[in-house]
Amino acid sequence: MPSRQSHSAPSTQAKGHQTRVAILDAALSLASHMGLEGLSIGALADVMHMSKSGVFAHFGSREDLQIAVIRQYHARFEEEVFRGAMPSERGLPRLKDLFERWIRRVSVELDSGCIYISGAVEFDDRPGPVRDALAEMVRAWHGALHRAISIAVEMGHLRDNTDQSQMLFEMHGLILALHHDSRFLRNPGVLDRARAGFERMLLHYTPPPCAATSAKKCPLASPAD
Amino acid sequence: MPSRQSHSAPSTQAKGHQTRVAILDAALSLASHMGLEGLSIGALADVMHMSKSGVFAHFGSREDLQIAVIRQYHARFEEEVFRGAMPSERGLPRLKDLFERWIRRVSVELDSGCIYISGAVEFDDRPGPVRDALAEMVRAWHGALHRAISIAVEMGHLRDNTDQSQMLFEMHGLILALHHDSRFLRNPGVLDRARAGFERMLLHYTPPPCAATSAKKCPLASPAD
DNA sequence: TGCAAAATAGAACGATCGTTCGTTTTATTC
DNA sequence: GAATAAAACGAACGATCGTTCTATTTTGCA
Repeated sequence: MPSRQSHSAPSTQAKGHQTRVAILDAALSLASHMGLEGLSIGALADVMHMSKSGVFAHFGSREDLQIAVIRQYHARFEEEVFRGAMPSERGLPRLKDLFERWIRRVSVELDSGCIYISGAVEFDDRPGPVRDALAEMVRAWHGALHRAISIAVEMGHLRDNTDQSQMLFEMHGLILALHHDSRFLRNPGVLDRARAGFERMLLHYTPPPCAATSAKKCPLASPAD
Repeated sequence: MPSRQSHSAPSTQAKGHQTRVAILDAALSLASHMGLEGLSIGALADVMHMSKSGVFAHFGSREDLQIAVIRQYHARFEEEVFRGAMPSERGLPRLKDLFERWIRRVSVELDSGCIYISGAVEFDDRPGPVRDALAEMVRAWHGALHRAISIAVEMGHLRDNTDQSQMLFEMHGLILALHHDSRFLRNPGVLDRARAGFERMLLHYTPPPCAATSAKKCPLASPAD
C-alpha cells in the first residue's frame, strides 16, 4: 500500500494522526461494549467531543472504521497475549502462558469484551470486507497457537500422537465458554473452570512422566513473527 | 384496549393468532441470520407481505417481539433436543443423545444459527427484559443438562467424584467452538471435532470398566486410544 | 345477512443512521 | 507574518428505524 489516501498513511509529521489514534482508542472501547455493528459514528463523535463529520473524515467509511478497529484490537491482542508470552520457555511453559494470558484477555476482569468473539457472531452470516478482516485476524491467532502447540510436541512436552488441531479446538472452546459464562451469565469463579479444563486437557495430551524419553529435539523455526 | 393480554393469549378461535405464529416463524428465521438486534419489523413485514403496522400490531413493541422470538426458539429447542432425547435410556445414553442433538442444532447443517449463542453475545452488555428472558432460557437448558449429568452420576455411568458443573462448562465449550468454527470460519469436519472432544471428556469422567471400586483419587487411566 | 370486533393497511412522526458538501478553523511551511 | 495545506465543523440529505394514528378491510358470530 504505497499511498492510497490520507486514511491509511501515518504521515509522520501529521497532527491529525494522533487524533486518529485517539478516535480509534475510543472506538475500540465502544465496540467492545456495543459490538462492531453497534459502533456508531455519532456516539463516537460524542465521546470524542467532536463533530460527526470530523470523526468521519479520518476514515473513508464506516466499514473502514470497523476494519481499523479490528486491526487495532489485533495489535493489542498480539502485544498483550502473544508477545507477552514470548519470554516464556519454548514448549509447554509458553503454551501455558499463552492460555493464561488469553483467559485474562477474555474474562470480565477487563472492562472490554473480545471483539474476535463478538465479531464472529455478528458477521458469521454477513459476507464482506469486515468479515474478511476479522477472519484473517482470528486465523492468524489460531495459527500462532497451532505453532506453539507444535513446538510443545516437538520438544516432547506433549504426546507425539497429539491431534494438534483438536487440541486447539478444545482450547478455543474453553475460552468461548469462559467468555459466555463470564460476560453473559456473570457466573463467578468461571476463570478457574477454564483453567481446570485446560489442566484436564494437559493430563490427556502430556506423556506419562516416567516415560520422558524423547528429550529436546532440534528446534524448528521460531514461532515469533 | 380492555384486555391487555391480547398479545399473549392464544384465544382459541382467533384467526389472527395463526398469522402471529407465521410471523413468529419468519421472525425466528430472520433473527437466526441477522441476530436479535438485526431483526427489524420492516424486513419482517417484507417477508410476510404485510404492512409494518400490521406486523407490529401483533406485538406490543419490538422488545416484546424479540422476547417472543426467544420463547419460540426455546420451544423448538426444547422439543428437538430435550424432548427428543427423553426416549433414550436414563444416564449416559441420554446424556450422549442430548449432546448429539445439541451439536446438530448448532452446526451449519441447519440453515439457522443458535439464538442462545448469538443473543448471549449481543446482550452481554445490555441489561433489560430481552437479556433477562434470554438468560432465563439458557439457564433452564443448562439446568436440564445438569440434571442429565446428575442422573448419569447416580446410575454409576459417570464417576462419583465428577465435578458436574465443570463437565457442563466443558460441554458448553465444545458447542461454542463448534458454532464458531462452523458458522464463522466455515471449517469443515468440525462436527467430528466436537464429538471427539466429548468422547475424550467421557474417557475422563467415566469410571474404568474393570475396577470400579477404586476409592482413591483416580489416576486417569488410559488416556491414549 | 347484518354487525361488531378484530385484523390489516397506509401515512406520517421523530429519531438516528452514514454520508456529502461547503465553510471555517487550525496547523505547517516558506 | 503570509501563504498553503490539513483538519474540524455545521448543516443538510436520504434512508431506515420503531411507533402512533386513523381508515379500511376482513373475520366471526347472531
